[in-house]
Amino acid sequence: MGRGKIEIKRIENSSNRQVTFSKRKNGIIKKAREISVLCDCTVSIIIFSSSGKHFEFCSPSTTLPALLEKYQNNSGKKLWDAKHESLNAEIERIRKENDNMQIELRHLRGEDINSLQPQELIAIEASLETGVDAVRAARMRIWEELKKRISRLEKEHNELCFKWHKQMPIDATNLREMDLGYYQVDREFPPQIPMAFRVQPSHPNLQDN
Amino acid sequence: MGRGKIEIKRIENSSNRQVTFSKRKNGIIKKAREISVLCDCTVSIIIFSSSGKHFEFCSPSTTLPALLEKYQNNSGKKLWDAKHESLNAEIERIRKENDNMQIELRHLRGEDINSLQPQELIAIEASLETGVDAVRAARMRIWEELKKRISRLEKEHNELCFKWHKQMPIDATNLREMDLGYYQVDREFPPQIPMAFRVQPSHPNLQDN
DNA sequence: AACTATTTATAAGA
DNA sequence: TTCTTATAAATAGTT
Repeated sequence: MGRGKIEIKRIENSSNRQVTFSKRKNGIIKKAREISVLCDCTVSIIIFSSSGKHFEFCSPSTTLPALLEKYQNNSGKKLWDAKHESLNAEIERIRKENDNMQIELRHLRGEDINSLQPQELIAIEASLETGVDAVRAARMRIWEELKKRISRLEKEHNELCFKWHKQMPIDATNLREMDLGYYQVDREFPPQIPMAFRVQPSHPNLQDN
Repeated sequence: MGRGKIEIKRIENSSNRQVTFSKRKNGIIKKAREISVLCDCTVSIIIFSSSGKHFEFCSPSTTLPALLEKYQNNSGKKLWDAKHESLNAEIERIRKENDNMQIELRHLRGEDINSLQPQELIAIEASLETGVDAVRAARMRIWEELKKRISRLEKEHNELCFKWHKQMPIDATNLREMDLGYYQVDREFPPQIPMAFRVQPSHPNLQDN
């Protein structure tokens, strides 16, 4: 329709194509609006121009998601279920991982172990012992570090006392009695920590040698 | 266009409406096909008739899911992400749970503990000790059970030997030498298990008393 | 489902 | 892009 008949094939002239696109797009959307009113039906149109711009029409009686949902149910075709399924699979996978870790954690806490085979118990015990060793070693390192700090501070303190007050240096034993006041100098290791180390039972290798 | 001009409002006559729907639907789809060829663009149309039947057109250069995906990305509108968001949130939640357990497991294995505070190390050590105690107790129970089985079978064996072969009963010490052959009678505790118990070092409370 | 009088869409030009 | 206009195409009402 127009001044001349045209063949239905790609319009090679770019600006002609652009003009025709604009006109016909408007025409289609007008038709869509008309049919939806005249015939009480629901229409959705999405158009992407060759330059990537999108245009759409959707009957005012619905929304695109609702219409697509209905389409999917009605046609049995999958619009986005593929994605949906991959997400579900991912959830499934992580949940399984989760459950396994949950079980492992329980076992390491000594829970739910009555149905285990001796081999499994042995493996768990070995893992626990490795863990205990590592944790004790870590605590030992912290303790040693703390001792070094204390002795360094003792030394500094004594030097200061001697220089400024012409007093005799106090010895380490006396210094340790000053616990609270002393540790307030350096809050990185709050007062309760050294106490906890001392009262912890059944760790002979943590006793101050 | 036609014999008379019509007003764009719902056609009340049902069969007229039906006919008009059919004609105009074909018209729109023809136009869609034409514009997609002429202008090298992508078009998707979904129409639901008032009776609920669906009709569709999609440019042959694409598929409906692909086009919708592109539309969603391009427009920023959500077609089905609402559904996906809840799944994504679930994944996020489980992953977090997962990470926490992963960290806890590492700590219980003595890994990644160098940055922990002494209080945390103490808590981990306590948990490990509880675990070790429980696992050892469980192994002890199994071992006791095994001993009971052995002595019951010893007794039965001796009785049978005495009854059927008029031989003297063999004693428990000899029986234990028969390890492999003996344990094959009952596969619940395969042969290597009692051996493992015996060679396991540094567990004095598991020695056979 | 055809027909056809008319309306509508639109190609080309400005 | 928009307007114009000749003409092609769509379609309302009819058969």
